Amino acid sequence: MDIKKAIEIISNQYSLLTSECKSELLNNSKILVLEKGTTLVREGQYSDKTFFIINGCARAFYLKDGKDISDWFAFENDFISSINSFFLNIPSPHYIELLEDSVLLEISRENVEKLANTYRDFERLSKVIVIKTMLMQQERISSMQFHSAEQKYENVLSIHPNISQRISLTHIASYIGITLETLSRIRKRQSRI
Amino acid sequence: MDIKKAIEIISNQYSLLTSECKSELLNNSKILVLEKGTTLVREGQYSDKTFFIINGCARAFYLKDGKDISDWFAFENDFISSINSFFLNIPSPHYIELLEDSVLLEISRENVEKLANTYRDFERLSKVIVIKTMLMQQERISSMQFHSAEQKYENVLSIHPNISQRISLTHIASYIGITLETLSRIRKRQSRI
DNA sequence: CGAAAATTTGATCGAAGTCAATCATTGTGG
DNA sequence: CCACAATGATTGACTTCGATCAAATTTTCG
Repeated sequence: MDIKKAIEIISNQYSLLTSECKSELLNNSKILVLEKGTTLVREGQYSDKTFFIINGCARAFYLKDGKDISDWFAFENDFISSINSFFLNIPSPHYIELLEDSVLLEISRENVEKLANTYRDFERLSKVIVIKTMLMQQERISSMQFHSAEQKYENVLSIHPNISQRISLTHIASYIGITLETLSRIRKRQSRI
Repeated sequence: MDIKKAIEIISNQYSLLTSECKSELLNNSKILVLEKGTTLVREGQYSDKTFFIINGCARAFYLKDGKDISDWFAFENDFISSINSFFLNIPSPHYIELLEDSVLLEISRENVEKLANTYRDFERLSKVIVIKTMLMQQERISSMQFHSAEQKYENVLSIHPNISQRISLTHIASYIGITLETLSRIRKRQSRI
């Protein structure tokens, strides 16, 4: 199966692992083949899992005054989890759902900790993932400060060039903090040029 | 000096350190006593230092089209650094300056790495700091999505109740992504109630 | 005390939100 | 496999919040 390939990608893309560590990671993770629409995490639920996306995509979202607001998209070779629940062991404010049929690697916090305590390079890997996430959020914060709706849309496009082929405009709009209608008008304006 | 007390606070507030590790941290960090207005990091500069604030406060900001935009405030017992430069070893997009006369603990990346490689609990500490930062940014992102200027101001106040006693309204306004004038009007409205 | 910086106040304008209706696409069950 | 819901996207009319520009006032500090 491509689980080995997935672990190879994690090692290369985030932080190199020894082959012993790679095979231990293999033993401590679970492969999931799930349909589009599956809910991985529900609001209020304790979730001690993190998911690596081998194939497909997922989003995290939360409800604010009943409105669905997307907070995070994850595609092939990305990790996604309810970071609040995973790291603080509190009920998740987020839902996480699959936007396509997907193949995932699931790793529990318990196993992450076990591996991190045993293998220096796994400890390092888990740190690198957190650092990368932090830096992406940093980027996202400044791309939201003092930018017009159009600039924010172009910013997402520069990070995920073909996001609109995979994610509905509704979700993209809430992700960048504008209404669906405004996004639709921006796209119309752009296509005219 | 209160440097020992500072290290005690770090240990208690972030992640517990053994006494051996604490004294090694002491040997590998430097105390700085600096005046208000001092620039710790300049845009474009490589900065491989992180600063723990024993006393005083600092802010990180960047220039967007010549406008000064605050990105981060740090007070007593907070860390501050140019995270891009520190973690990616790239030129800093930020300036960091002191907003008050301050006492700081300065630690270099080199020493952080050395200590993290030697002491498990220091490795853990550095991970905890990054995780906390990531979670704070997460919080900040959602407090910026779909909130009115007034809600954003109240959000900052709920995290830093007396921020307006220490930080100028100009800086607070840019931090939450609104203009100084709007913030002034919000405060007037609130004081009437 | 006086200059510079910070804040307040006012008037005006525009970007984007809201509400509402229509159009397009997708997917499901008969 | 088609029909028709259900969901997603577009378009329009209107409104509002907050930006901008400009000036006055207050505070800070050498």
